Amino acid sequence: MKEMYPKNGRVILHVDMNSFYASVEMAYDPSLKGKPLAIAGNVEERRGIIVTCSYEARKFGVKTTMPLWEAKKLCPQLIVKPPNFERYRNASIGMFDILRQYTELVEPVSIDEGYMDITESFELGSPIEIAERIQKRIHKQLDLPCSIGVAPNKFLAKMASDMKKPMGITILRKRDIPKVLWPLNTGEMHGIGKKTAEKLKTLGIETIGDLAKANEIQLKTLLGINGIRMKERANGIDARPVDPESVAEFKSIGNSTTLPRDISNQQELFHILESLAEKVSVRLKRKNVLATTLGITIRYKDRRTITRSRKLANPINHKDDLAELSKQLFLKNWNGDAVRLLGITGQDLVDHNEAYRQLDLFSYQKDAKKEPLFQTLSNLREKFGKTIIESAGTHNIDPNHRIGTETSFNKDFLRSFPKNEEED
DNA sequence: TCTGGGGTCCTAGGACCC
DNA sequence: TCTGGGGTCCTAGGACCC
Repeated sequence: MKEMYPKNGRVILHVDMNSFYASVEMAYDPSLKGKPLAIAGNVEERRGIIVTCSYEARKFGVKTTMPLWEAKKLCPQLIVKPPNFERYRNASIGMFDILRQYTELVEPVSIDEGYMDITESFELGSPIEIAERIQKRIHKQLDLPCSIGVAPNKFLAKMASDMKKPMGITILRKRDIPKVLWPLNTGEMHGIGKKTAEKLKTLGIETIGDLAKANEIQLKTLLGINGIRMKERANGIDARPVDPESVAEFKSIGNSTTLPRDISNQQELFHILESLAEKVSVRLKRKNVLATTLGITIRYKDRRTITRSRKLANPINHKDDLAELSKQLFLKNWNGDAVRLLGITGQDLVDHNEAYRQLDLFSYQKDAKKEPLFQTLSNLREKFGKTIIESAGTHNIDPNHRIGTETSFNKDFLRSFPKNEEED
């Protein structure tokens, strides 16, 4: 079995849970099995869409991202449930626990899929035997179906797991590529969406086979570095390692919400920003990180969407700071039109300890440490004189606003702080 | 009755510095 | 007089994925 893979080649599995949310609900309540079931957000409201649906529902044409009302028109007997994320997280943990019994090299990609590198796990059996055992165990222990792709790299494993659903196991060898992969349209490729597929058509590239043979200079001009990458993938080349750590390194944490109706009242919008700030704050603190850049998203009634962000001199994760700065950013960029969606995102995340070390660069921190963590600008005026208050005025900051380790101001503001003599 | 919410990565232009 | 070129940081937007 082993010799079907080239010497020194890798053996990668991609495990993909089938219609995960719906399957978890069925495992939880077996009476739902065999019925058209959909999980939809905002079940009570007009903007609900299908997040996942069972295979029985798919037979009626129900699809992910379809508006709920449309799905019900196609399938009047559709059973609709709101998502229960705690349930899905638990099932996910169970699933990854099983995967890790076969190798430490497990890389979760999302709540319901992951890669495994089983190159060194040959003593457990052939790759197909391992895949079969994993599939059976997930089915037996969690009552959940999955599809598994077996291939020499991540890209091919991902494409393979997509080929037989539900409960499929697909092996995709390098030598199978011309026969299996090349006849498919480029849009079927992981990494190529509608827009890129359209662009590729302008070069006469319709299939993955066309892409595999395409002119690199043309691809680079059309798609940048991604064009080259896609051509490599089309030829079955993908050196990305399976990285178990990648899931721990969050780059951003954000919350957004589509409003129950379009709103143009500033106070109401501020309220929503406050509750989003609270949610983001909780999640940042749970991960023990602070945001160095704050971003907001505004979607207007006509779905036009803008994002605005600001680099902060001082990382934050306190809800009041997130709310305050979001409101400032919002006011500066809102055109007054009715708003459909608001979002707040913390970006450029830094570890709590790292953030504290950076703060030491600023001399006023010495005072902040000796005394209660938070001070007000008014307190600081007593220490530093009126410069700070003038700066606060310039930057539109309430003199009673708390400052300390969790407040940030822009660089100009910080420069206006008088330095302690001992600092120089 | 239109179209959620959570992310990642890439590009491109302007500011700024040397 | 009349204007280089490289590098980095910051910001906004777009494409894609689950």
